[in-house]
Amino acid sequence: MSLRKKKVSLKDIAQQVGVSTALVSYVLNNKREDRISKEVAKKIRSTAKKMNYRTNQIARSLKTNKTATLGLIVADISNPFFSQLARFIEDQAAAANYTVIFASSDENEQKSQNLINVFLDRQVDGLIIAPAENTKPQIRALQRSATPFVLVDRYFPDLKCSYVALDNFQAAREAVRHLIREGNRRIGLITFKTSFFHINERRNGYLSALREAGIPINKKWIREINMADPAPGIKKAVADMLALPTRPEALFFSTNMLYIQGMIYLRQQGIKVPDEIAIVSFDETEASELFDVPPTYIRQPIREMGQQATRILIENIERRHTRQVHLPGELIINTSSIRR
Amino acid sequence: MSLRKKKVSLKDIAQQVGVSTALVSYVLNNKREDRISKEVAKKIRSTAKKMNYRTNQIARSLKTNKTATLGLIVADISNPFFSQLARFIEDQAAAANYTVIFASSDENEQKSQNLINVFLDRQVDGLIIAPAENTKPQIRALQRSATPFVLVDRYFPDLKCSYVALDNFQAAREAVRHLIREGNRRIGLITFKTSFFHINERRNGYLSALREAGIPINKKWIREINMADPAPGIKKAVADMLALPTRPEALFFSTNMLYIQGMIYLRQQGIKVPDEIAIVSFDETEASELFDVPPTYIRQPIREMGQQATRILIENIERRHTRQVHLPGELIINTSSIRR
DNA sequence: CTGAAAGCGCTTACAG
DNA sequence: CTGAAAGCGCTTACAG
Repeated sequence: MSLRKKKVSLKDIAQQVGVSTALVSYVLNNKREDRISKEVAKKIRSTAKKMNYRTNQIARSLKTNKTATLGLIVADISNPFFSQLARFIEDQAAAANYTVIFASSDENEQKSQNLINVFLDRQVDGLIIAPAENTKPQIRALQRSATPFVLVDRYFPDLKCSYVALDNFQAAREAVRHLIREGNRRIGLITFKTSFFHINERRNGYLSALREAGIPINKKWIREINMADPAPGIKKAVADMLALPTRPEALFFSTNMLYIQGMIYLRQQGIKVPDEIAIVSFDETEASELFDVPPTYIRQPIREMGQQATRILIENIERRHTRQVHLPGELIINTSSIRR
Repeated sequence: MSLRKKKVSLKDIAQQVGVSTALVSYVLNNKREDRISKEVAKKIRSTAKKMNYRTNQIARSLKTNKTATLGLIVADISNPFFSQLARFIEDQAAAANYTVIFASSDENEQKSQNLINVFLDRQVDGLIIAPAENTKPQIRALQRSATPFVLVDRYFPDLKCSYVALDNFQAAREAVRHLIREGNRRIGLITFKTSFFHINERRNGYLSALREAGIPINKKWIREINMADPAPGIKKAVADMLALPTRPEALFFSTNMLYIQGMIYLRQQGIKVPDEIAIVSFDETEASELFDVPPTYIRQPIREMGQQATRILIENIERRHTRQVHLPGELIINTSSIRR
């Protein structure tokens, strides 16, 4: 039966040593070092250690108005993209003595607003947010608050705030250009039906690559999946395209999730990739070296994204300014898009 | 240029309405409801809303000595096992109005101690820890502190504290029994060289399954990989076993990481799984339906682990008691272990 | 029904 | 070199 010990406070040390709490505070925070007698300082330090003193950050925060805490809101922390991002943010934050609180919005507007409120109530020094769909008003409201923030992964192009995001247009265009270079002209797109700017930029990149190659756009080769319940939609989209009289020779999936579901269906149907249909996808999948057909995909610079977002946020906390960063994607070429 | 607005406090509302801060506090916290005039309460609520009041949790925490915050320390939040665990913990915590702080120990003793200190300084109400190797003294010290905690995934069998963990012995024995039922008698084990109890329980399960089937233990079929730099060790271990005059017909990998690295090597060498060698592994891998050879593996009940750990911790915060939970693993049978 | 007052554990401008 | 004192924004036992 462990008994709850009362924690020792500055006052306890002050009493023990016979000085004021002020002096103890100064010594333990290494302030006014030159103006405090060595002996007293030494005595304070040693009894603090002996009494196992640990400063109460809550009390300090109340006084200093700083919590050394960053709030991170993503769609879902268990999504590998976001958990990797979280790790880089954690490390970068820790290097500057910040701790990270996290929460998942599940792409839900209501939940997102709620999480922002909870984090503001906790007086986080700043927020890193991968904003959910339709949360522009929430972000706009944040701009009017005192709390610095930076968006990651997604942003709203008409909102003048800090963000770090992939250049999705460029990345998608690169992916489709690659398919064209490999001799494909009938190229399908499977994407989400969404108002997300970053997703629609991927479609724009696709369209741009086709246009510059003089390939006419075929609406039947573009399918937009409902985000609410994607699995059946993906299956149907792929099936429909395969059933077309002139079916695509290649397919570009605009997200990793669409790609995985699509590939599972293609495999079930016994369609040979890349021989019958070439594939390019988005984002890395764990252990894809072990895939039947290792994928060609756009790799996002997650490390840079996390590090820069954190660095910019911490700069923001010290002095306000906005910074907008577009990071390039990298096309990783693999079996799924190369016919021999 | 957004200007930092001063946040509105209870005092501001009190002044505005012309009552004491005490009364405002009571109304906003729905206390003494019966003993406060309806009109005043209404007035307070409406001006609080009008002034956009949000309670400062830091100030409240200082007074109440509760932060409604749980600290989560895992080896690496970007590891899918831990990020999924984190998600279930987050949801369970949120349901009880707790927020989660997280950090990664990188299996590093020093870092682990540091994180525990940081979280205690922040006055977390409780801790959920997947303890790193050799951190038993740290956990023992925690027991003597005032802060409740529960271990997850790993634990120290001689420490009487709360934990939620897989029954690793049973799970591993099940895996190896399956290989034996499939007709394998020469079964190798690739595991880590470690003092981790949970990992060594997996070895014990392996040994037990062999013993009960009357299969003699062959030390050459058991390889322990150095955790510090596993990749080359795994490669060599697999290569060595394959080169043996009587080589194993089946291989049990005691962790997912060992399995992935091992499989990559087997694939490079053109070894056919399961025909030349059957494989069973630990933990789910993302999108393993797309693997050349979908794996047979032990699935851990991550959801239950996260939920129970959180529930037990929150119970602990309210009234002390220890609870120790062993969860069963489930064998998911797939191509990698079934020869036709 | 309502309020004055103390206090949580710190930090820091000010005075000596 | 050192300390008394105010105050951060809340909560709550107590008094009326």
